[in-house]
Amino acid sequence: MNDHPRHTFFCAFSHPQAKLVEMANVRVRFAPSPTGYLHVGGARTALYNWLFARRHGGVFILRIEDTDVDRSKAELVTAILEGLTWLGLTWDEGPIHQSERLARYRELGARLEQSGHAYPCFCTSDELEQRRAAAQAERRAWKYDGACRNLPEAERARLRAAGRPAALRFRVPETGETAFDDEVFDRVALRNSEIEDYVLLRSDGNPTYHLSVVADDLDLGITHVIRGADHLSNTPKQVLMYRALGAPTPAFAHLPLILGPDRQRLSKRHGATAVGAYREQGVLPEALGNFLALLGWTPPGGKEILPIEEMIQGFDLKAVSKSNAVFDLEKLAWMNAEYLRALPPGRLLGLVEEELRAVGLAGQAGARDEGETFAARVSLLQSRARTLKDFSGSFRAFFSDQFDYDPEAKQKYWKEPALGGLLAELAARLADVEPFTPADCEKCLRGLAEEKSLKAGLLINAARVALTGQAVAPGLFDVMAVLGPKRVVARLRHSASFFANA
RNA sequence: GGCGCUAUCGUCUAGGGGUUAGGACGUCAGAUUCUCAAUCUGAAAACCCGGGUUCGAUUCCCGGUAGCGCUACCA
Repeated sequence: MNDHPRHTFFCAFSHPQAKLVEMANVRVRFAPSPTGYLHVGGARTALYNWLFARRHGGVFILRIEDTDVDRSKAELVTAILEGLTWLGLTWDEGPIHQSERLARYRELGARLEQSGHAYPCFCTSDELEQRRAAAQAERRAWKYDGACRNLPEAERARLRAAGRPAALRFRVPETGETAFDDEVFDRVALRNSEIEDYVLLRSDGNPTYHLSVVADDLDLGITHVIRGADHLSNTPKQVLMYRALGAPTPAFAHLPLILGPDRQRLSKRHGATAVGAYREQGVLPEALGNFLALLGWTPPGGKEILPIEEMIQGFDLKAVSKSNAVFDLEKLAWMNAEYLRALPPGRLLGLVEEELRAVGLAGQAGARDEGETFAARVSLLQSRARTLKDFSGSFRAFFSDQFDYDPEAKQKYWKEPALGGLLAELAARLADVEPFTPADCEKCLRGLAEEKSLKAGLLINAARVALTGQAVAPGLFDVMAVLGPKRVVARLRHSASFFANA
């Protein structure tokens, strides 16, 4: 891993030609830490990295940031990989685990120490905590006080000999400022006096994020660091390290954060944040991806529903917004419905089958066993589905004979006691309809309504509840045709019994 | 607290020194109809506040305010 090929990094903006060349060698990475599931914010970061790589014919690398051994979990790595794969964000290299690169981080730490850019700090966590608390009590801003910054070599040797563990800290210049040009936020500058001597290597020898991220981005030849804006304030620390290492800095692009409806950072409190949760709720990967892409990026032309190819074509970091965005579930739902409606029949059939199987409806009467009408039923429902879940939920009566009547639907359309007899009569007449087409069913029902001088709607609505359990469904006669005479007659007869006792 | 970043309809955003401030989701009304979805038509809905610069600021500058982020031997 240490001898991974270095990739020349061009000083991008100095020369127009240089920029072109550089773009041909784009290398980006998505670097989640396995301390949680794949968050939609992380997914968007991954998506932008992926789009950027594809747009410029570059390489998309996956890296697992598991240097926090206490909080990292192996099963979460699997979940993250699955989430990315589901979204179609496949990686060209990796996954690389930071936990396997410890030697390299220590080597870089030693180099920094040798060159005087870092020094050992013998302060214990407890000591630091005390001093921090004291400073806070006096309402003093706390920053590492540099207690070990200028320890004489003899003192360091003595402490080491005494077996005192030491962390390695970066020696931040006391004056001047550190600035960098961000692709999204433009120029960001920070006075060095605001930056503390941060830890590079913990006293147990494990690297912190700052060291491992710089080491890896350097070794992997990353040209563009595209990550969440929560890293914006820490970027100067890393820029300082690149310089201390005598290495060129990559380009940075920080992405605004995704917030919940209350404008707080999106978290479990707001409901589902994991990509997997949306999958389970019946959201299509392309819909979630499209929705996420639009959260902070405006494609040229402003078209909202756009296939992945068009996203790749038009992706531009310069068109990424600087301000945080609220995750709007309503819009996601709309977009999902939009994608569901546009799904080629074959693909939808497969997904519906999968959904029915997941809830144990697959073998039931009305499901795939009646192949000829399965496709017809799904297509009748297609324009009305918001998620895949609808097929096993509100559309259940189309795939199973075991379904409940929605209480509100009954209340609304089964008010008339006389309806019991009418539904039974309708069942009897429908039993003779041949062929059982929507037009013939309609003629039959309307004929009955006319004879009894009733409004057809009364009968239609009552029958809808009887056949589907719902007040809301596709056109009744289409439903009849798709359900078939046997089922229609049986359901109407069954419903009539509800009125008998009333 | 310190530091950084951000600020256009409820939400995602376009725009930009002179515009009827545009689009999308959502909302409301209407058309259609057996309910719904879809579709079509229409409506309500925004430039955070205060100073400057300017003939003219929503746009540029400064300040304020608010929100978010960072401020760990987390990432």
